[in-house]
Amino acid sequence: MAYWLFKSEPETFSIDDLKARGAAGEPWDGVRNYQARNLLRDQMRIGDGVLFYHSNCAVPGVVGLAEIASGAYPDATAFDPQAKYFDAKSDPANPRWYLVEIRYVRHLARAIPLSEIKAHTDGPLADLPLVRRGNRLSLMPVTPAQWDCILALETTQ
DNA sequence: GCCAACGTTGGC
DNA sequence: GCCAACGTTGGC
Repeated sequence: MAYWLFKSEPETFSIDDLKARGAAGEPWDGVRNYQARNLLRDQMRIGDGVLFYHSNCAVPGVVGLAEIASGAYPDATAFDPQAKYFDAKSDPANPRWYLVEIRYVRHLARAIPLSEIKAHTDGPLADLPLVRRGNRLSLMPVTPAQWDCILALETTQ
C-alpha cells in the first residue's frame, strides 16, 4: 500500500466537503499536469492512504485523511466544452487526462500546518515534495516514513 | 494582492 | 529543439 498527498483549496473543496460525500467519495477531476496524471493513472491503487492538504488559504496544512477509492479512469470533464478544465486535445478515443476517486476517512485531531512540517528539516519530511521550493504538484507521493512523521505530529504539540 | 517559481505554448 | 512569453500555483 502506498501513500499520497492531495492538495485542495478549501474554498473550492474542503475536507468537510469530502466528509459530506461519505462513502460515495469524490471523483478527483481537473488534474491537468502530466506528472500528476502519471502518478494517479499508473501508481495509485484502491485503499492507498491520502493526506488531505488545504492550500491557498490562511493556514495551509494537512487537515485529514482519505483513501483512494477507485482505479484510474478517463476524466470526462476534459471532453466537455462547458467544463472549467475542458481540453480540446483530449480525445475520448485516446484520453489524455485521468482521475481517481477518493473517500473521506477522518479529520486529524489537529491540523498540521505547513510551517510545522517545514520546521522538521532533519528527518524524512525534508524530502517531501511539498516543502521543496517552488513545488507545484497538486498530488504527490508520500513515503511510509513521511506518513508516520505527519501522524506523529498529530498527537504532539 | 504580490510575486517567485514553474509548466506549457508556439514562433522561429 | 530552443527559448521567450504567458498563465497558473500557492505561500506569504
